[in-house]
Amino acid sequence: MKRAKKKIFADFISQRGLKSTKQRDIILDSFLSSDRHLSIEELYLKLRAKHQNIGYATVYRTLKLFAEAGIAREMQFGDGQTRYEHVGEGEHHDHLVCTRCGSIEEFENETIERLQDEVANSRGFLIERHRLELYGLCGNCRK
Amino acid sequence: MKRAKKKIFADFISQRGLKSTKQRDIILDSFLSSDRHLSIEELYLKLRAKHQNIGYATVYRTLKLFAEAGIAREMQFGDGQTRYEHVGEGEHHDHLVCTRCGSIEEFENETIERLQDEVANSRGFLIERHRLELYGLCGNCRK
DNA sequence: CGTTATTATGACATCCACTTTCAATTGGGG
DNA sequence: CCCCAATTGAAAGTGGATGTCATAATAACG
Repeated sequence: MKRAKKKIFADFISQRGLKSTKQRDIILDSFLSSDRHLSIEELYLKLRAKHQNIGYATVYRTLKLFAEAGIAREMQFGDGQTRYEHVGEGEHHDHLVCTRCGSIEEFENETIERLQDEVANSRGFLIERHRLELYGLCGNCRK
Repeated sequence: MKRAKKKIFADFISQRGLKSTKQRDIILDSFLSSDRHLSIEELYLKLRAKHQNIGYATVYRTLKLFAEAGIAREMQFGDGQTRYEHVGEGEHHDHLVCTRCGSIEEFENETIERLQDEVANSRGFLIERHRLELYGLCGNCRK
């Protein structure tokens, strides 16, 4: 899985005539072994702990590259920060966002997806993508 | 409808010991007679056309007040601007956002809402609110 | 292996959409 | 009317994202 994504990114890099660098390797490693839904800042700080020589701008640009390469996706959860989540093959999921502790869980529901298509069709609307987020209290925070 | 919301806002104002001002009346009028989903900037520019003496900060603060009073709701559609939509009594709806022309349509679907509750329940999650947005091409832009 | 043409990096500057500050103004209870 | 708290608008401040640019590093080529 991590290996597959590294391969995808390596191919992307060479196809575009870009260069493979220490920083990109380090950032990719860190991203892949991280909790999902990291913000630029969070990943930057995490990296900073081990590698004092990586700049914020590089993390920012590299995450954009991951998104272009198709191994990450930009997300907004309304906390003012852009977050990047891992993307699997054609996989899609929605989110449960805890308004107290900020944790983010994922879920999938075929039926909801199908109903969305029905709504769109009945309006002559063509869906490219969607977002569904449920905000509230997670199991832990309810106790 | 407009009358009802003016009443709600007037009550809110007096309950909180705030003051009724020319600016607030003008902004509320303009907001209520506007297309839904306006950004601060859009409303500000619209107002500016008739009233040179209304500042951006006042529009900003007044829209926040509308949200607190329960007659408006802040929304983010990923275009970098916060938008305010009208809120009816306990009403809820989701959105179809056109990625070409930016138009925003609304829809409601009881079944989807119910399925969301089921998903949340099965995880021990307590939903406070949710957002569901379908992005794609509207009927007009598909032609 | 050196050379060289690019691409990448990182510190810093800039942008942008708010958000706050503050002195001047205004509403409205007494 | 008066006075004080609330309001306003211009301007300054914020925070995250994005752009700039001189320096460093990569990789293709002799």
